[in-house]
Amino acid sequence: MRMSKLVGRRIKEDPKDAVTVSHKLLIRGGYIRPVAAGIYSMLPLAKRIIDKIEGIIRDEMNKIDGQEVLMPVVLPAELWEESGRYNSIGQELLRFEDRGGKKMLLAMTHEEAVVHLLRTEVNSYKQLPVMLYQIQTKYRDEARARGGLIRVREFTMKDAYSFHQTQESLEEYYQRAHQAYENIFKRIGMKNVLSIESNSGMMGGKVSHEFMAVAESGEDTIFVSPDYSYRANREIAVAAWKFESSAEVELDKVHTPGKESIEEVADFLGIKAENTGKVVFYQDEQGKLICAMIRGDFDVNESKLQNHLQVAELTFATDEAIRKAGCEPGFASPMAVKHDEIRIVVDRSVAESSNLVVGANEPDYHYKNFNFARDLGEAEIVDIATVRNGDPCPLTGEPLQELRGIEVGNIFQLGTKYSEAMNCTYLDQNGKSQTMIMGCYGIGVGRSMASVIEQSNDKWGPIWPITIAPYELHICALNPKRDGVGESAEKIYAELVDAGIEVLFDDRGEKAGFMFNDADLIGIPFRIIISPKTLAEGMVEFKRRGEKEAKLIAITELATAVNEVIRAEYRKFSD
RNA sequence: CGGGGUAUAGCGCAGUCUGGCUAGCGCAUUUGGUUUGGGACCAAAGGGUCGCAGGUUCGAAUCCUGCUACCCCGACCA
Repeated sequence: MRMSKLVGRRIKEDPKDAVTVSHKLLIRGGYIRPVAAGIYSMLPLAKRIIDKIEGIIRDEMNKIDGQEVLMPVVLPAELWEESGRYNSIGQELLRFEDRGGKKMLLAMTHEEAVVHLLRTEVNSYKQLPVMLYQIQTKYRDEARARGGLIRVREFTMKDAYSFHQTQESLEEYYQRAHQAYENIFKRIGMKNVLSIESNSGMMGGKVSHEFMAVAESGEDTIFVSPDYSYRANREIAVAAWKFESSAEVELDKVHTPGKESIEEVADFLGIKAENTGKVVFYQDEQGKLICAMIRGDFDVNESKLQNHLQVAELTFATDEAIRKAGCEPGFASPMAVKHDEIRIVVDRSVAESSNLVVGANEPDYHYKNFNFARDLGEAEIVDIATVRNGDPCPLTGEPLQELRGIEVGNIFQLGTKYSEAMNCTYLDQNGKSQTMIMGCYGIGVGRSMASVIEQSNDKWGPIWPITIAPYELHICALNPKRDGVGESAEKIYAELVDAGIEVLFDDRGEKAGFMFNDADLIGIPFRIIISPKTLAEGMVEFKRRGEKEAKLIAITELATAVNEVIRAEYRKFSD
């Protein structure tokens, strides 16, 4: 490919609103262009990268016996009504009507569609287990797209679905899928990706893992132990907290004028936040109040609480609703909460501590020396605490480290949630109808590309791993009008293309600095510089992206030498 | 959905407060010339519904009202 014809201009300045490195570089390098919020066009360079990522994914999916299919983006609502998700999913599901008034939707995931397909095509235990996958467009009407390709509304995803007779078969396959994912991320050159325990959320099912590309710009918070033996999303992360109790002291009402927050109260009374307890009120989707109590130095982990309560939605209760329940916002006391009307969930940090300062349920007053067993007694004791940086690891006891991650893939053991609701059955060895057990496995393709940049760049641009680089080699012809440089460059270009190398040839005759800067933004791992300086001796310069030192190679040996280096580079990413 | 911000040439911005002649600057683009190892220089040229609609005014990019789009923080997120 000639640079003079390549569509996608490079831009000198950072785009005004971009925050993440990948967003800036994808725009500046001419890889992507925004069309609407969270909706992008892919230009030739990005398209080539994406094709390569997809090729690697395809290869690994095929290796674990996947069969590629292609399902529609537009689905009839009735399919999603069958699974119940048409109504249970919020506005991120884009619903619309066709001209006949039939309810349709843009698929954000394909469990329903794949079950629809499979339940008529697979009816016998002899056909199981089976895995279908596709690489296809998804649409999610995100409330807020952000970070370039990190969070978008329309994107390409590889989604795979496996079907099994038994849980054991699912678990065995899940392990294979896990390994395939590790292979994929290694092969696309993602340097730092962790599989972590995650929250299963709306997908249903119990066991799930997220593959997190560790990056500052990540939207998820994850916790890892120093040896990485423990890795979990903050949504479900636990820690080996130890709580200390001491001899119980009598309740004592104290005046705390205007001190509402934990910091204010603790400051005022000259105690630490860990000697206080706080009460947080939530409402579920029906508006029912839930009272969560936790030690003052912790935050309630809403995912944990939600999982425990088995509710789809939790919001903070309004002051009005809290007052209606007979409590005083800011000074709420768990003792005033009516047990029979309001569900009380108490974190272990409160249940196992003693003599805490809590609200007295009237303005400007708190109680000292609250003791859970004595003063509240009956409540559900659950871990609803959010892990903090440095909290002790549940496995090793070492301090947990907080990291940010971009979720580039996930794998779920779905169980029978969809197959049961949608009657996806097969006949077993005894001729009896059985429900299939499912797993599902996703990878965000564009997000993976952005994540590779996040982990592999310098101030000049991305540094693509050879496995997904848009081209393998970048040729810069300096001063092409001089001393036959142009002619030699053309010859070398043709020869290297003939040798099977993917070459991007900068034939524009720009100034050296200009070309080098463009080349850096394109981030191809290897570069050849043809110039009058070395051409006289029959040599060209060869260098790796990001390195200062160039090596001289004789033109006569160029194709062989370059091919050798490139093949060696590929081997670094194979398993 | 809540909070904040922005909208003027392909990109980045000035001009708006305090209304006034032909709406500017840098980059990019085209042409000619000089250059050529990390974003060159000179000269010329093309490119604008000043986000949209309405209003005030002799006169609106500028003031007023409404709307829309985009970005950031939060909520949400298989």
